[in-house]
Amino acid sequence: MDYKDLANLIFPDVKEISYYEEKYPERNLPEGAIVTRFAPSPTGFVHIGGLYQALVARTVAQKTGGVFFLRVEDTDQKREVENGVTGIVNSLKDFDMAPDEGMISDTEEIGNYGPFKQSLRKEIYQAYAKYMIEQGKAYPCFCTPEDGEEIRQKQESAKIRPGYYGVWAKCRNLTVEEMVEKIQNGENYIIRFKSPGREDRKIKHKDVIKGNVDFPENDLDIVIIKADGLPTYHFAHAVDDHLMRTTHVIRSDEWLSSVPLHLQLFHELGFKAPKYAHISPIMKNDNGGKRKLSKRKDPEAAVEYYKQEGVPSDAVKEYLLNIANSTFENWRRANPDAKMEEFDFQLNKMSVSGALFDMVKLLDIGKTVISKMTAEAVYEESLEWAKEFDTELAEMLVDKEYALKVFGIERGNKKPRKDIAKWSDVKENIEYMYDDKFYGKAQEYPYQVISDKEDLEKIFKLYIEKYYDENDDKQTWFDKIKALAVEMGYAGEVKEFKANPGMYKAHVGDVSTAIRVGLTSRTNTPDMYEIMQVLGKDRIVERLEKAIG
RNA sequence: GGCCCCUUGGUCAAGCGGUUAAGACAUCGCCCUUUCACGGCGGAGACAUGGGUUCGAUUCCCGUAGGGGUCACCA
Repeated sequence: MDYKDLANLIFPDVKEISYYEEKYPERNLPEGAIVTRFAPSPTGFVHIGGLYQALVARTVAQKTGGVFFLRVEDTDQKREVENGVTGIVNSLKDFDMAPDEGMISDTEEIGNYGPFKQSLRKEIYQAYAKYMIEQGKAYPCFCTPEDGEEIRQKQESAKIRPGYYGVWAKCRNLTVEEMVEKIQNGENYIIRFKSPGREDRKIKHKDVIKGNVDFPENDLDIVIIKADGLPTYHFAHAVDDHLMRTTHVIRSDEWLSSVPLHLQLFHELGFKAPKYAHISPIMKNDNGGKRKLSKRKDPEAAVEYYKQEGVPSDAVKEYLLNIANSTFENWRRANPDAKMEEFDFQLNKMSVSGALFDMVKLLDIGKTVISKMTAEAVYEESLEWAKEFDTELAEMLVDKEYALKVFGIERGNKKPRKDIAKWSDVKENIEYMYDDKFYGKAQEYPYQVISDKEDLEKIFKLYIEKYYDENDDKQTWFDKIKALAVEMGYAGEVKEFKANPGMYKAHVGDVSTAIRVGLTSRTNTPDMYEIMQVLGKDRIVERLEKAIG
């Protein structure tokens, strides 16, 4: 009886690892190409931190002519959620970040290095586990979860380091005969890695982001195959990233402390270890303290949130890129119209500490992104958003020709308007351009300086009857408002008024504000001339007459 | 608690032994202006702390404090 017999007893039907080594050869890519991945578990929605990792991974892969793939880590059936994979795939699509390889729907995938769903790779992991057992580098462990609990408690009360290692690793030193006998007696078991590490020795690791980090060696005999036959994260990571020929493992920094284990696993498996880049999490300010953005407490932790709110996906990506490489915003200022893909992203320039999520800044980027869009694009995107999240707005947008005029107001010039940060802002910013919404709302006219009803009536009447002409150009139009102001006893120039406030009731700005409020029931709007162009004479007259009544 | 990482204005951060310590968001003021945004100009605002090393530390070393991560048959 030897390890080989033991291995055959445990995994009689799996293939030799050479089969897989040949099936998934080294990739033929240009020098320096980075192969990396996004490897979430389908436990619900995609976290903003996950999107951040994916964006970084995809960016470096793209930049180097490498590969970005999506692997689903569903080895824990207990945590699995219905439609989890679909949710991930769709979220990536929403941000225009579909992977080069891997899952593209719940059941479909692309690329030659699959399957990309771990639950479908069971026999692959088992082949490698068998190989490890043959080598005497892994062994069956018959300890029950209760045994494990007992060990842990003993260690805790004795105040020594918890875990399955050294003298605590009871099954580690069983003879092959004993193991075989237990198996033949039908005892349950799992497979553990036989760690060659020693806690009193250090290993050096150079992380692409964190830099040099020293750790004690791993000496824990961690589980590699669970009772359900599926691998644990660690083992799946080693096998998959080797077989998928990953060059860079870009993942959340909660994994940093597992690096000694992972390096050891790669080494014992005879694999070349990938480079690691551990990304700091995105944090949130919580009563003065910092904590990770939490799925349960923070709606903005889910990428769905941004879709629902209508934050443009480009704004989210630019914001994230900004956190990732702060030189991005300088680059963006120098290259306002360049595609963000052109930015020279540097993995090793990423911050080693976690950034606080700044919604205000995100929305500021949203404003800029939207301000640069054409009326047509604004129309299309807000309509798409509205169809899903705001049917009232979608109805307003049915008349495309008119909507385009509304969105065209103060758009396309050198200093475009920046009043929309997200699509959910659109409705309130255009409502007054729609008669049914304008009249439908309880009419309130927040007049400012000029609030005397008689004066207002006179201004409106005079304006409609004497001054307003829809064919006027902007200069003439405003000259006429000045003339109106003067006729009514207001200063035609603001400066005149300021110089001699006592001589006038108020100034032309106040007159135009009165007209603005009468026309839109708002004190602040985009350029009134442009608004009036869109409204047209009949509606202007009607609105001002109703404002009087 | 053990191990590991981090600490520049309110926030994101540049800087890597000698700088008037950048920039962006936010904030305040002024200008532009028919409103509000935009834009322009300007202001306020920071190297956690104590020791070293050095001619000289925000930059290097050690300690302290604070923050974060991790110690599962979860990922």
